[in-house]
Amino acid sequence: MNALDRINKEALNLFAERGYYGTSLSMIAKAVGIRKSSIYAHYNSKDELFISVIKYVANIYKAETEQFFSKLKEQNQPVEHQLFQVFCWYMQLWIDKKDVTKLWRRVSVFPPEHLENDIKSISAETVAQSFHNELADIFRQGVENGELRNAPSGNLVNLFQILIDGILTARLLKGNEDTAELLHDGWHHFWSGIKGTDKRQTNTGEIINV
Amino acid sequence: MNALDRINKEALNLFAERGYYGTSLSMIAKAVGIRKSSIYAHYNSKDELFISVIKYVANIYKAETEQFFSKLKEQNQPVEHQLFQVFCWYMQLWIDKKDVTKLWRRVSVFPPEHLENDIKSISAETVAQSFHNELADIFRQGVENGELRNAPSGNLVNLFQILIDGILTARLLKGNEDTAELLHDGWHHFWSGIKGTDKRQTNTGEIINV
DNA sequence: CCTACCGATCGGTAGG
DNA sequence: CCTACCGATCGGTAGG
Repeated sequence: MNALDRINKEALNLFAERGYYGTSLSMIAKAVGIRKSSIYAHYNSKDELFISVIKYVANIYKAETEQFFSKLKEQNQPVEHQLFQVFCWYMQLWIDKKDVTKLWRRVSVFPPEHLENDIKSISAETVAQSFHNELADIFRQGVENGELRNAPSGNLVNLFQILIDGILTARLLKGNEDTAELLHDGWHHFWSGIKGTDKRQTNTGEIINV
Repeated sequence: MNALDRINKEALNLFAERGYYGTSLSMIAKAVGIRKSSIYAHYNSKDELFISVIKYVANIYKAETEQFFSKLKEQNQPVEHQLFQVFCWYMQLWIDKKDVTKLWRRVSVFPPEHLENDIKSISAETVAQSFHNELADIFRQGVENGELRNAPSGNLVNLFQILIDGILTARLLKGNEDTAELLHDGWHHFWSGIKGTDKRQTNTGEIINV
């Protein structure tokens, strides 16, 4: 692993745990095992390094999302199973790539003021839109085939987002270990609230909507 | 308004917007209109000021919670209306006391490392427990009288917490204005997933539980 | 990648 | 509440 990669890795970890203002360039340099001034061989400023790390994180998110959904589409499962898989995948991502997801949430919700617009641009270009669109496709499919109750797919995506954000907040507060039951309950409550009221309507096409 | 109150007010606002590390004592002093060293007439350190502000915020939360629930109990409404009132009250609290709620969320989810334990203690003593217990009472009542499906009240509280945290995350990301529809959809989805499956069972007592 | 250094600001103190 | 000051650290630069 070369020096630049090590800088990026330690910066990612420290920014995730301590935030922008809580992380100094000397701390990053110390974690890498070099002098602070050596960072300036790779970046012209702290902001440049920070934004670079944010872009890296956003791209990981994007790549993971695209990879997951392209596999999911191949399998052609019922909407219920597809949504459950999205749910499980996303929850697992927060365990497997904890620093990535923690940093992403931190800068999205509490960005440093002078970088807020840059961060929002990066988010819009990469993470937010693709995730929303992929989900909307699944919900549209579910409404059309009667698996789901009739509602605009965008609204259903928002309900799914509430579920995910609510659980992730609990995980950030209590840790992943204490929230196993919450995943189970949260999913079943979510599903019971959006599924079609009458399974016999499936594929009749009579409730195809807007 | 005396100097101490003004220090607390500006510190609360700045800590909420910029966090612990992003806020210096000189910034607070400047906002108040005094010199930095004058803060030390009231507090012995930055940490002491910070913790004092956190305690103040926690106590506002606690007081608001107790006041609201004591009024709610007097009214003796159906559980559906009670829960909806809790929902509306909490959402309104995030508009009326935005700096209080924003700071509280910030320090709960991303506390400065060396103060994490202090913050958790304050939270446990004031906010978290009382809110949970008051809600659990309402859910227990709903399960007993058949308004709600049969489930442990603690689990139902957790589902309610998911709803609230999910919506508040959306509000932090998009602002309060763009989430009006989300409140409506979120509530109805939540309620449809927990209400009793058959209204005719109300007050029969046959589904009273654990 | 290093040493050596810059002015500005950090949290905090002395003394009034 | 102020002026005056402390050592440490901040982001950043010069020069190799």
